Amino acid sequence: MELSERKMKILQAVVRNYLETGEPVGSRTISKYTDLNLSSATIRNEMADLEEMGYIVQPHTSAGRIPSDSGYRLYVDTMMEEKTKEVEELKEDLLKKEERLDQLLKQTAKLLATNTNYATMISAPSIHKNKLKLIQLSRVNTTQLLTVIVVEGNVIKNSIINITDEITEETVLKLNILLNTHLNGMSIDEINLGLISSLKQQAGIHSDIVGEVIDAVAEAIHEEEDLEIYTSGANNIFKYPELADGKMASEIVGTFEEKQELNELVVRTLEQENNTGIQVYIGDESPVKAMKDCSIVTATYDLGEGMKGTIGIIGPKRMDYDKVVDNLKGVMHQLDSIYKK
Amino acid sequence: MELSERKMKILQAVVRNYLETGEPVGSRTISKYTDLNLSSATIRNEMADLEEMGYIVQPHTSAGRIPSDSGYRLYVDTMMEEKTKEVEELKEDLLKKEERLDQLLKQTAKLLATNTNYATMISAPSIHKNKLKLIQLSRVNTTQLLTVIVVEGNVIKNSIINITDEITEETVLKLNILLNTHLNGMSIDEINLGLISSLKQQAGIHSDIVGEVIDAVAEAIHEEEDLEIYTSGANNIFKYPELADGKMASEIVGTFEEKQELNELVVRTLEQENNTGIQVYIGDESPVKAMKDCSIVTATYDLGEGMKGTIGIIGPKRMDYDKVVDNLKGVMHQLDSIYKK
DNA sequence: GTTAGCACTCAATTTAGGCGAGTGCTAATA
DNA sequence: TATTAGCACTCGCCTAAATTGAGTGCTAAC
Repeated sequence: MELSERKMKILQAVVRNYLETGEPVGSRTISKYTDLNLSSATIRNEMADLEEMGYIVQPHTSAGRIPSDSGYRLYVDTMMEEKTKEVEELKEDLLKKEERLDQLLKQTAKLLATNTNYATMISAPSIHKNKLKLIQLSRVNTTQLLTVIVVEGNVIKNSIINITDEITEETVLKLNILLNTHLNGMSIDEINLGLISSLKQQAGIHSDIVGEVIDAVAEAIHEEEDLEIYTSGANNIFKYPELADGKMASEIVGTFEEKQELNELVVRTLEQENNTGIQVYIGDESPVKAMKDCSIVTATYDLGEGMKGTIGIIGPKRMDYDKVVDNLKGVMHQLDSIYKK
Repeated sequence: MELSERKMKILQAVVRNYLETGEPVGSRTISKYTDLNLSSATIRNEMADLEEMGYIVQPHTSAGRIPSDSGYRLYVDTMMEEKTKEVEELKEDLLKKEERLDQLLKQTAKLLATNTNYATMISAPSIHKNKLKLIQLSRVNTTQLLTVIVVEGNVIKNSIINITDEITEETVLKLNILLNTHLNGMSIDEINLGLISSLKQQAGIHSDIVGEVIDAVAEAIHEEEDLEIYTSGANNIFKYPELADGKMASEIVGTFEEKQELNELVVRTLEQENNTGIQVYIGDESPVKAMKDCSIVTATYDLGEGMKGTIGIIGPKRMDYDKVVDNLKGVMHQLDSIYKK
C-alpha cells in the first residue's frame, strides 16, 4: 500500500494533536482538525490503513490512535525537509561572551532547559585537533610540579605531578622554555612520538620529567574527552507523566547524574553527523538505554579548529520537535558568532 | 507526664519497626517485637500516652502509629549518646590517595551513596584560612593573562584575565616574583587591603594588573566557597515510595542538580558545629526547603589548616541513622588519615 | 497494674454499573 | 468508486456501594 498525500496529512494531524494533548486522538477530532473536509468515517478508514502500515497504534481497542516510533520518524523526517525556517535569535544577554568555555556551556545548557522544558546536556568540545596555546610548569615544592595546559578557546586543564628527584626553580624555567618553544601553537595530534623523544633528548637528565609532563598532558586530554559533560533540567522530565513514574524517572535521573553513559550519545552523534548537524533519536533508536522511551534531539556545534561538541535535548517522544530544533539552531548560531573571529 | 524506661523502649520499638517497613506500626506488633512481655492492650495504653506527649502520631484513627519529628529527634539523640561504637573502616582501596582533592571528594560521595542507598553531597573545603602554595601568572598572548592559584591540599583554581595594555614576558616574570615572594605561604585571610596596596605600589605602572589578579584570586575563592559541591545518588530517593512521587521527587532532584541551595546546608552545618561533628536535621528542621520531608545527616570533616567541609546524607525520615552515622564516621576517619601528615 | 474481650472506626480493596469516546462494519448516497 | 451516515459494540475510566481487616479505645475481670 502506498502513502497518499491524504494519508500523510492525516498522519501529521495525529502526531501534532498527540504532541499537544498527550492523549490518543480519534477520527472525529481529526475530521475537524484538518482542512480536508472529510467525515470521521472516512478518516477511520484511512487510519485503519495507517495502522496496518505501522505508523500509528491503538493503546487498546476503542481508543484513539497514537504515533508509533516509525510514525514519529516519518513525521520528523518530512518536517525537517520542509523546514528552512529562519533561525530565531536567542536573547543575547544570556549568552554574552564568557571568558571560560565551561561556564558558557553550563549556562547554555541551563538556558536551553528553561526555554524548552526538557532535559539538556552539552559536551565540551573534543580538543583533539586543537592548538595548544600555553604549557606551563610551576614548582609547588621540591617534589611536586604543577602542569597547566591551555588550549584554543581557553579551555584550561591542570594536574599535579610528583617527581622523584628534587628540582630547582631554574630547571623548571628551562623546561618551560623548552616545552613552550616546541609545543606552543601545535595541534595536539602533532605531538607524536618523534617529537616527544626529541624533546626528551634535549631535556638531558630531566628527560623523565618531560615524559611525566607529556603523560599529564595526555591524561588531561583524556579526561576532557571522557567526561566533560554539562547537564541541566533533569527534573523537567517530571512535567511529562509518561516519564515521571518510578522506575523510568529513576533511570533517567541516574543517567544524568552519572553522565558516563551520556558519552555514548556524544560519540554516536559525532560519528554519524549529517548535513544539517541535527539528528533525532526516537525511542529505541537512542544510544542510551535508559532513554528508550524518550526522544533525543542532538546538534553538533563546531567552534572551528576541530573543536566539536554535542548538544542534546531529551524529552518525551511527544516532544515539540519544531521548537527544539529552532532552539538548537539558535544556540548553534550564537556559539558560532561568539567564537568565530 | 514523665517518660518511663518502658515508654522509651516502646518508642524505640515503634521507630525501629517503622524504619524497616515504612508502614504504621500497631500495638500487637510491638507486643511481640519487644522483650517486654506485655500484651497489646498494655502497649496500647502506653502508646496513647506517647501520642499525648507528642512523640508518635496516628495518620488516621484506627491505624498504627508512626514517629513524629520529635519522636525521631528523641530517638536519634539517645542513640547518639549510647553509641560510642567502634568506627568501622571503609574499604581502603576505594579511598586510596588521590592527588586531586576534587576527584577524591567525588569518589567519596559516590562511595557513600552506594553504601547507604541514600543521596549524598560533599562540599569542597572552604579555603578561607588556608595557605597559598603558589600563585602563577602566564602570558597567553599580548592581552590575556592566565592566573593559577594553588592552595594547601592541591586545590587548583585558574582564570583568564584580560588586560588593556600589552605586556611583555619579562614583566610577567617580574610580577610573578613580586606576587610569590609576598603571597606564598600566606593564609588567605591575611591578604588584606594594606598588603594589596603595598603590592600595587611596588608594581608601579602595572598596579592595575596586580589589582586584576587580586580580583581574580578573590573571585576564584568566592566561586570555590559558593558552589563547589559534589553530589551522588540522587536517584536513590526513588527507592523510598514516600519520596518518589511526582512533585517531591522533582524538587529534590532539581535541588541536587542546581546545587545552589545545598550551600545553605553547608553554611548552617559549619556554623552550628557540635562536639561529635555529626548533626541530624529531621523534616522541617532542614535548612533546604525542598527536603522538608527528608532527614539529613551531616558531618563536618577537617583536613587541618582550617580546611573544613561538609558531608551530607539525605534520605527519608525513616532512614537507618545507625548505618549512616557509622558510614560518616568511617569516611571522616579515612579523610583524616589521608590528609593529616 | 495488667489483660481479655468487644464494639467501633476507617483506609484500602473489591465490585458493579453507567458513561462516553472511539471503533469496525454495512448499507445508502453522490 | 469513493464517501458518508448510522448503528452495534468494545473497553477504559469514573463513581458509588459493599467488603475486608488492621488497629484502636474502653470496660470489666484478674
